[in-house]
Amino acid sequence: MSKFRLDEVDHQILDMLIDNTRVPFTDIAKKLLISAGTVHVRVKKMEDAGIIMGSSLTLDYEKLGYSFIAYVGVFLNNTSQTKFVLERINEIPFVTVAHVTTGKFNIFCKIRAKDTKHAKDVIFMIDDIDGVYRTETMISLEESINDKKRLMHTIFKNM
Amino acid sequence: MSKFRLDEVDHQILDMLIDNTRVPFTDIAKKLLISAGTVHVRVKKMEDAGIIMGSSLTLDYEKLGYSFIAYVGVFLNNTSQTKFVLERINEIPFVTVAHVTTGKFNIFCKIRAKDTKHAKDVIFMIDDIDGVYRTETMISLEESINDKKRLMHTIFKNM
DNA sequence: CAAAAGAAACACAAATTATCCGATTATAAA
DNA sequence: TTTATAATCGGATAATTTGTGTTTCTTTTG
Repeated sequence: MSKFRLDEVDHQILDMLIDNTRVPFTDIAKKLLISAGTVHVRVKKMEDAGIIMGSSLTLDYEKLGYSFIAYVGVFLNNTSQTKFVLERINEIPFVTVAHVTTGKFNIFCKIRAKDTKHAKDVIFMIDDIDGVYRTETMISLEESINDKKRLMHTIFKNM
Repeated sequence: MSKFRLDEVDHQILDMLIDNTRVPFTDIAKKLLISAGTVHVRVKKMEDAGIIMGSSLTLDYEKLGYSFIAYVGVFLNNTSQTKFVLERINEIPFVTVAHVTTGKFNIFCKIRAKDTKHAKDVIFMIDDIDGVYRTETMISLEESINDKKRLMHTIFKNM
């Protein structure tokens, strides 16, 4: 909404928190040579501005038994069914990401499953949704880059 | 590595922390009717086991000026170039995710850019990498499901 | 340019929270 | 049952966050 410009200090605070949300404000303060109170105020400001939307854990899904990742492109019979199909897709817990896209597919999603058999079940669930014409699956052999957050916002300054 | 079985309490702790990593252990303890010390040792145990890999902020990239998301499929001249190309791709800050995939593309990645012009620049950067034959872009019109973490691990129990 | 107003940072205090540890209870093995 | 092992508790202590008044810096305005 309102123009909210982050300065160098804000960026560095974000960097440290993106790396580990539980790093004490006192540590951030020490590193940036400011007071812990200032860190507190700035973080609060970024939260209020909606720039920091929340925080979450990074879990090892392999260890949790989910080592299978695939991307599934969805073709619809008709674009008007997009909303309905998305709602059904959202009910499938193993679909972790979904986009409405231009190009080849109407909807494009990412699934995370235990194994190929489980993935097949999930894909069939998507296929079975009313309005889905067919799907096309791409299996991930390796998740090489995961979620490059730090670089994303840092470079913001230059580019 | 070692068999590590999460029980109901672990799951509920994870649920609360996935939702907000800064929720006090004392709050978790109160809600689950256990002591704060127990929460502490259980979280530590999950960290040591590598199930909790870390924590990160969720930022509003729209507010930060990055409202453009696209998926880019990459065709290579030769599969043997995969590693090299991935390294080059990793150097582009706006590529936030990359997978080696089966099917149509050799590499599949997600980019986040400021606008179409900026996205074009990023895609051209990928195109210009040695060994990249051509790319195919899918533009996201809407990020409908973002990163459904809670459901993922909760359902683990049943399915 | 100087004065005044507004915003940001600081230092410190108070409140909250994490962490540690011995005692106790629960669970599993012999 | 007895013993060994692991988990939990509860409270003491250390660390951290959060609020407050004051000071410093910036910006605006006359």
